[in-house]
Amino acid sequence: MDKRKQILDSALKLFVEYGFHGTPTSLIAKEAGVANGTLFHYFATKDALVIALYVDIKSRMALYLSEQTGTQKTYKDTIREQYIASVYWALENKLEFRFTEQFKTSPFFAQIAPKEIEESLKPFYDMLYAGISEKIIKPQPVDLLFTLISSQTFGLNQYLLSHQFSKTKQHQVISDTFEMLWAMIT
Amino acid sequence: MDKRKQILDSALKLFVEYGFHGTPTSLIAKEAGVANGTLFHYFATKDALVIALYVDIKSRMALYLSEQTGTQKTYKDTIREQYIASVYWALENKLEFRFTEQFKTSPFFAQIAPKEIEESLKPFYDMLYAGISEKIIKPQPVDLLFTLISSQTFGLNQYLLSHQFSKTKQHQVISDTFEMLWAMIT
DNA sequence: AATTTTACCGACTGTTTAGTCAGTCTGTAA
DNA sequence: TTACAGACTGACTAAACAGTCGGTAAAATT
Repeated sequence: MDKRKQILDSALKLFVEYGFHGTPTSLIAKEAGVANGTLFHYFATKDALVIALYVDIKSRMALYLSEQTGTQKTYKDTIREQYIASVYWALENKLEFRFTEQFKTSPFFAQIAPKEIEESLKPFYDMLYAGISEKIIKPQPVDLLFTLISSQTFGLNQYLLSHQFSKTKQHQVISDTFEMLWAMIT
Repeated sequence: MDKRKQILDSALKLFVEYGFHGTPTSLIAKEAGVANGTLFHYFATKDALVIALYVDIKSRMALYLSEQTGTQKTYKDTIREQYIASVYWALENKLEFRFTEQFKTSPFFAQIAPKEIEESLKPFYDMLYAGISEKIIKPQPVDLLFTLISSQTFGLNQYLLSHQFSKTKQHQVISDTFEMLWAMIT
């Protein structure tokens, strides 16, 4: 019954299927079961809708990650937990993953304030700093380390999404690749 | 004077700046210094232009990589050479890199025959197979290994493109990350 | 030299699209 | 019971767009 949400849901589905500009606002409204004007009641422009959708997805992802993250015994366990959580998020939210993938490489991404991005990355960076000072992690710039780690999870997500594995096999791949990642950064 | 090429060049530049659908064909023609109709003389539809551009870039990249690749002494040297060549290609062809990045995550990509993709990957896969049988590379599925390697170069490209490093520093980062990659896959 | 094919032009069009607007309906609070 | 606000509608419009077409001129083929 929440029309705003229905609009976002339909937009997500259609954007992934047809791309941002391949999807007319009229189709989004129709699919969401609302009038054309309603869409513009909630979102000033189509661009604003695209950006709102990205922000919404990012915050839901952040929530998921914070929920999944307990306090682990060792440093390695903490990193592993983060790694696994972010991979599972993508597996459980395929459309959302595909959308962010598309969004990040699009010109829209330039409209997201770099400050906000930095902000959301800080906890991660801090964790890496800690690992470096404890001489667990290789002494490389944290933003480089972060790029390498996130591009690895990114690639793994693409791999898992394009194959159909059993839960067991899937988990196997995830832990194998984590060990490989660990070998890379330590 | 080659109008087809001029159209492709302008399309590349504009697509990266405004996105596929954010760029009208009229603007591409104008920027290329040709008439509107000429664009449709060379490319039946706008979609055909997008795809032709992707194919063109891919073949130029393949050419570059084959030119850069000599026969190296050791297996590790061969892999390193490939790694370095593909990173430099992106650095020397930023627009092209950005475009393929955008293309691959777009719904257009579905129109590229999977058979052709497989074809172009085969030499790489064979090289990895060889590494596994010689017990140099970890015994993991080659498509997984390939995904991990290419997502790493991908991430590194993004990193290098978003920082301005001196040639020396740049090379430093590239060889450091190669060693990290090597640690991951062996 | 005659004929056909190809490269190229740019004005034009039918359609699609983002966004508007005048107004209805529902809840709520004075 | 009236007054107001905000959600919601869908017909509408102005602009933008992909693609067409009738035509010219040069190149290639006969």
